[in-house]
Amino acid sequence: MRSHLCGEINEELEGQAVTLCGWVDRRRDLGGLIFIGLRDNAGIVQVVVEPESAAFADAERLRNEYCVRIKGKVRLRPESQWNETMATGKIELVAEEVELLNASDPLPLMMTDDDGEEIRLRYRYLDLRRPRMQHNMRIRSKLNQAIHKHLDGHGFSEFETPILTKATPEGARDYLVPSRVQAGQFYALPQSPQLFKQLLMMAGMDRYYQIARCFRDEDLRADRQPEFTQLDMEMSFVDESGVQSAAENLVRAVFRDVLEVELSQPFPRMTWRDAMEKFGSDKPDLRYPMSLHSVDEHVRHLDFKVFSGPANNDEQRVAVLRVPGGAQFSRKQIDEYTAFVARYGARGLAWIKVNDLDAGIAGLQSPVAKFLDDTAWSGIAEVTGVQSGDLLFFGAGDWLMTSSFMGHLLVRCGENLELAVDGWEPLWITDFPMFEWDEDSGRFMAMHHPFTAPQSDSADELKSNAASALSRGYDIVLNGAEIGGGSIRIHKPEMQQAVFELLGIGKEEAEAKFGFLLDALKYGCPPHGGIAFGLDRVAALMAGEPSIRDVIAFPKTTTAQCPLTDAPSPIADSQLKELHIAVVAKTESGSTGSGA
RNA sequence: GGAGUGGUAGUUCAGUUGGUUAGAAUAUCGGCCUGUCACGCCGAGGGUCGCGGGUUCGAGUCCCGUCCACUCCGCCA
Repeated sequence: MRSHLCGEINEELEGQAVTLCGWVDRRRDLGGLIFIGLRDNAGIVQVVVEPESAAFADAERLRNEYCVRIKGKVRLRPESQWNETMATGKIELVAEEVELLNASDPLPLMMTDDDGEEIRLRYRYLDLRRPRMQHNMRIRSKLNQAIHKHLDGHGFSEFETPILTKATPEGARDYLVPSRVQAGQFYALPQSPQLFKQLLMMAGMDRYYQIARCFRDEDLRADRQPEFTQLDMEMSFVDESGVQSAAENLVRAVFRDVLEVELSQPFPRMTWRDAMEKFGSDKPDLRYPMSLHSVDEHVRHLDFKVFSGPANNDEQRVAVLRVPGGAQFSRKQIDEYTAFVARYGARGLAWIKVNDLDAGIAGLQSPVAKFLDDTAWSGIAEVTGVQSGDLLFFGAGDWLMTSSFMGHLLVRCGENLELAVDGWEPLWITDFPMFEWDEDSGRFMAMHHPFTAPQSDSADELKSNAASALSRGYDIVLNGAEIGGGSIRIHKPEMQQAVFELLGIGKEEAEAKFGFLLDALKYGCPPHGGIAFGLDRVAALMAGEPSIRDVIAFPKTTTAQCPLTDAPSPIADSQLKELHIAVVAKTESGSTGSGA
């Protein structure tokens, strides 16, 4: 029925009859003519209805956002009408027939970037009509297509895995689904297809991928939704380099197809330890030409305990960030940075303004300058490469916490001073610690997940150095965002058993929760590994959006609600009864609270 | 669980030290304009000031609670 999209109408079609369907973007009557801006997902075309036209009576009834079909002839607009600000191009459609397909109430939002988040989600189907959202959703579609095209061409097969599956003790909170048939029992929605893809390797499926929806019942962020989409991949008979090169090739192909961007080859690699040391982050944003500097050896001898204490402690550090041009910061700005790092546990932030580098300590402006001596300062100045007009921020204390808050500070300063260079900076982070010690529960937690292989050769070796053991995991980072992570998996039952033990998962519990996996490992499981990408984040980066909400058609709010459908919502008592569920608490609005 | 910012016409916002009838822009409706495109001009209608309580002669404004939106910490193997 529809022969053209608005965006397809061009000068080559001059004189031809076409049919367009779309929405009335605006209507203006002037000079006895009716002008209609007709919009579809591909663009806007100006339609002219002349007074003697048979379409005139119908056109007079049109209002904004009415859905119409218009038949007419393409005409080049008179050159005298061309100007810089034309929104609809140099082509117009002279209407011969206007068919009103559906009327529209006045819109409840402005349909601009100024609309608030809540109203946009409440009327998401209107928000999505906007060119920006049309663009974002189509980027996402192209991304999916590029992935299928590349992986299908490289020996990968797509397999589906269950959505109704088994609750796991580790990891995020599960979304649970009650079983009607098995009273009092629950399925969990998958946090990721992790175990199923490993089982597929054991099943000889060799190269697997899936664009999989995953569910985690944790608090939301701009880059975290309760349901999100992973590109999940797994390969047999590979090591780290096998997975990484497959993943890199995919990312390069996808950026080429979708954005016509050529990424570096190979992607640079950095160990987790180096990333934390130099950038204070496990996802460094290499677009910022800044890094952290360790000055422990230069401040070790000082009387100033704030510096000398951490400098002489192996588990602590003194880290410096050089802010180019930062000497201009006002006291108020510095206070804001101090408050900013306090969010990450920093108890203070020392600073030095370098007004005149050549003047030595006399050229410094700082509350801590009086604690420095010439040896310390010349060492600091050399390591940081500081120039007159710069500012140095000092963080001191626990190695991980200090690195981390200084890393956040680096990004914040880089953002505020707009120091980021244009472009795409992919990066692999490798050699993660195997475990993190958790003070609250007094036990190790898996840094990646419990199925990640250690670099240790044997279970005994791992047990003997668990606190310092490194894993065979890797993350892929793009412009400071973690877009994917994976690992070589454990493929031997005794190693898997050892990791469970170190994580405090007893034999019995391991058997109950993961017995099927331990069983499967016994039957000649091939070495295997893989990676999973957060596709929402990739799409958001590609679309230039700061929040993944803007690349998800129907996202949820920070309280995990959907303003459009009003989910979640209470259910009928009869339905609860059928599911063998009694709700303990109800909120004022009647929606179900906790308890089952 | 915690911190911050915000909630006032359909929408986006302004609203001073608490003080008469709560404003603007835009959208809507009506009128004008002989090629408009962020058109322009004139006019009209449109408000439980998120909700509940308190202080006060008087609350959009101050206090307490609560809900919602967003950002962040915790959390997210």
